Amino acid sequence: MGVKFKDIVTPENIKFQDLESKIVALDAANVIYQFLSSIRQVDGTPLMDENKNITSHFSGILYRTSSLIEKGIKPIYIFDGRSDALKKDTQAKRREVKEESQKKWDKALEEGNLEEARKYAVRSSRMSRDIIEGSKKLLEILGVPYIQALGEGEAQASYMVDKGDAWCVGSQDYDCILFGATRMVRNLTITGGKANLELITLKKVLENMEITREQLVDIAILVGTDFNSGVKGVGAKTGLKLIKKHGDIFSVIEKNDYEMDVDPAILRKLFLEHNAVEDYELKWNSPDKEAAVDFLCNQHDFSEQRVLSALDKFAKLDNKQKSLEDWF
DNA sequence: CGAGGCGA
DNA sequence: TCGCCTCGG
Repeated sequence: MGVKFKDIVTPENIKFQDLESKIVALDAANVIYQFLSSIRQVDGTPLMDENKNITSHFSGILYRTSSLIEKGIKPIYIFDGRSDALKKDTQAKRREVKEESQKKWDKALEEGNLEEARKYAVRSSRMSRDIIEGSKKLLEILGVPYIQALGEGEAQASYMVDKGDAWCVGSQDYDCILFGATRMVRNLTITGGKANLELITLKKVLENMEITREQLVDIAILVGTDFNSGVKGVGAKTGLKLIKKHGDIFSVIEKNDYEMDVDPAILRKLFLEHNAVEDYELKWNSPDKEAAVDFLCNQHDFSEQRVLSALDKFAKLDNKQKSLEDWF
């Protein structure tokens, strides 16, 4: 879910053209979760092969990646590593919601209520180890680089953008800017040629609100993050007001006599001082056509015609790399 | 979600 | 050709 910053962050609308030849560091968990949630049949059943393995994420990764590359964008996927112990509560709550949703999905199916069924199916989406491993395998076949983060994928992606190795993080979660991503892009989807890309620039966000990054993190701590529950009744707007009035989280807590479930100093450190993998190589190879057909078609029942036409779109990246090599 | 088919 | 709808696995 991430921090609820929608009310205080004003995004800039951009076009896919603006991302041409740029490296976009995709938050793999965020992207894959979107696919698992939305690539479903009317009754909520995900796409599956004949052995009942879920394949929605394969469909999503194949078509999303090929479409981005066709647009001249260079995608990389960043996978989550070990999550901080502070995330346990959030994870437990999510697990509970998913189990509850699974029951409601089953019930709606029994009652023949398709709309209701799909709604709860979406909420029941779970990311298993198999789904992560399968996604990595597909990316390897497609020749698309991925990085295994030490901790939060968003932290790693943010580090890479900050360093200049990627132009922006691609994610729906505003957490990226807390982790220091200088740019993030939301709604990286292509529905019927129409896009609603939102560029969020950390510098502009801070300038608009006239605050520092530390203060932005402090607002998040008040609002609540994946690592703490925040203060009840304090949303982004109130949080901003409070931090601007009192300067920092410690003063806000003292002046208002708030109780925090996690020490703000620890939370600050989590967002401001995270460490990252540094020895990565970003290299895009041509997709392995034979392996792609074997994996997607033979093992997971994809249509060969569809897979091949998606793979054709990777030629764009190939040509660019070749022409660059020729140049030197 | 994204591709492909179909009707206007 | 475009927008809408259904299917994909």
